[in-house]
Amino acid sequence: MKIYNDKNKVIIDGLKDFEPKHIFECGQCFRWTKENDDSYTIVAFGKILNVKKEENTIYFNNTNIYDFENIWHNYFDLDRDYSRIKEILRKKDNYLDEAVKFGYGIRILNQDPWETIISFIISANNRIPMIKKAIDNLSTYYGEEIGEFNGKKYYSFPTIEKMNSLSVEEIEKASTGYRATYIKDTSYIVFSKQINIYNLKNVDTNMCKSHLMMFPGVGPKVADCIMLFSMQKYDVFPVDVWVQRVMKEFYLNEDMSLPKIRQYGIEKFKELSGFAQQYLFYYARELGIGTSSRRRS
DNA sequence: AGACAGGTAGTGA
DNA sequence: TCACTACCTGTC
Repeated sequence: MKIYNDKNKVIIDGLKDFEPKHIFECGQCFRWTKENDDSYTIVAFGKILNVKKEENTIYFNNTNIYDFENIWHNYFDLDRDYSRIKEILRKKDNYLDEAVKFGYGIRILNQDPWETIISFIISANNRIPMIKKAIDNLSTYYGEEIGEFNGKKYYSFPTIEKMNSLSVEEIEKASTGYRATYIKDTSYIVFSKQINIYNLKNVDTNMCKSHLMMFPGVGPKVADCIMLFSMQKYDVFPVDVWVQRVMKEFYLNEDMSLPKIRQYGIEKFKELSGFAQQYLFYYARELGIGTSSRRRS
């Protein structure tokens, strides 16, 4: 693997297990735009980054080596050996083998806990385009303008202080629907430090989860997602409708309850549960597993 | 028009 | 524990 520091960009040759489409379209992140050249523009930690893959080369555009090392290296989880994880999972059974081969370039991002908590509260009983829209609206209305890329202005995610200062009506304006009150009340709990969300990653998974579920709008599934995508908890197995479908298709009988499926996943995949879930989710959703109509490829 | 979507909270057994 | 239901919003 070779890193080149170019003007306003960082280029990496030979970075394995890295496919922008897989990373951004596997349901873990909502703040990305797919550009006409198939690159992805994302906003995280108050910065705009454009990622493009060509052959064996990844272009990290609109950034510099300083931000790359301080922000994006960790954001993309570059210190983790995904080849080894994939190898272990593929040996489990033929289904995992297929799913891992399909989503070969998935990496689990290390996102900001605050933004992840609010984003996944919005995700409950909601569709991805709507979730993206609501988060984008919140940022445009109540975040800070952080720059322009490809002729489009970008805004940072609203701070804890800002979100706490908003009325329910103002939050509703961003198309958050009935989740606006959840967001309002959660923001206050975070703002008043009744729960320190930046310390939660340091307690064990069960404790972490029970704390997260004190937030209104955060149930078992949303808590699992928050832990997996922003708190480096990988012994979780978030079960949404797609994971439910794929698990029933591959492993289980029809009448197994959500908590049982979650438990089954954790027992089967152990400390790699979160990774397994991502490969299975991406596979199920892209292929429309368990539904009558197959989705676009 | 009515169902449905990447769940949660509230209620009642 | 478990079953059941309402729920913003936008699209099919």
